[in-house]
Amino acid sequence: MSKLDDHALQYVANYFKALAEPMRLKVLNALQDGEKNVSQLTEISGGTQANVSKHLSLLAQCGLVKRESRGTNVYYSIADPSVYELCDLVCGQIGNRMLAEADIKKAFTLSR
Amino acid sequence: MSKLDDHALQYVANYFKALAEPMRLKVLNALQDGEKNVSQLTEISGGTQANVSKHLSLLAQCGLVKRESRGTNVYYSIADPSVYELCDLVCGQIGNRMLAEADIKKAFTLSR
DNA sequence: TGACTGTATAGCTATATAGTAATATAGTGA
DNA sequence: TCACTATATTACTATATAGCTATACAGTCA
Repeated sequence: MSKLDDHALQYVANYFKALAEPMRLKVLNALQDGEKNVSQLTEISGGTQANVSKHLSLLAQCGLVKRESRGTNVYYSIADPSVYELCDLVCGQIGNRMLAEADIKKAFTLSR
Repeated sequence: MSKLDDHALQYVANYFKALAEPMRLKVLNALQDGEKNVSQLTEISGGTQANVSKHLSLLAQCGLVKRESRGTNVYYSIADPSVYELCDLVCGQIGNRMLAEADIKKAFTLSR
């Protein structure tokens, strides 16, 4: 991550931006155990069809998911599984932070 | 990254959102080789002092950087180095994608 | 104390985008 | 062809936020 020019920074930022939305994370999460079509993802995510479709096209545009239409259905799947590494890393960091905060809270409670 | 509730998803999304901004990536990049104060980061990033300060406080709030004031200066440093793992992962994926696109482009060029 | 420096914040504008409802498009089968 | 289903898109509203300028605040030194 050294000497990145502005263009590259923008690119990386866009990638993170794609992951910076709960609904999209939910969709990616749902795709962990294999491809799903839009209707399935709509039901799983609890969103509207239009909204899910929009998020999917954004994810596809960012190269995070693959699109394959079969009949009237369109099946989406994870394009690069390493996206889950990212999420796991973040979840790990957040987990640690929450533990740390819990410790602080505990220490604070004990100290009075 | 399985069975994350909505609250956790929002948390993860917020984390990614902190990284979804070129200026913040630039700041994090600048902090790779050690702590820097606001003035230094302002100069390195090429932004205004107010803007850099705002980004820094957001990064601190997300737990990505640590804040330490010394005299009239405030020094920021990376709170969790694993953020660079994230960036490297993303850069790797983007690199691969760019290579793939280049290949496609080349194949396309050759085929006509 | 007052002048100065470094940092943070408030108020503002412009832009991006999440979500919705309505509509368009594409594929299938009668 | 028409009716039907699945998906995408359009037009819109509401919200969030990046960046700016001006200002406030805090620490240091005379």
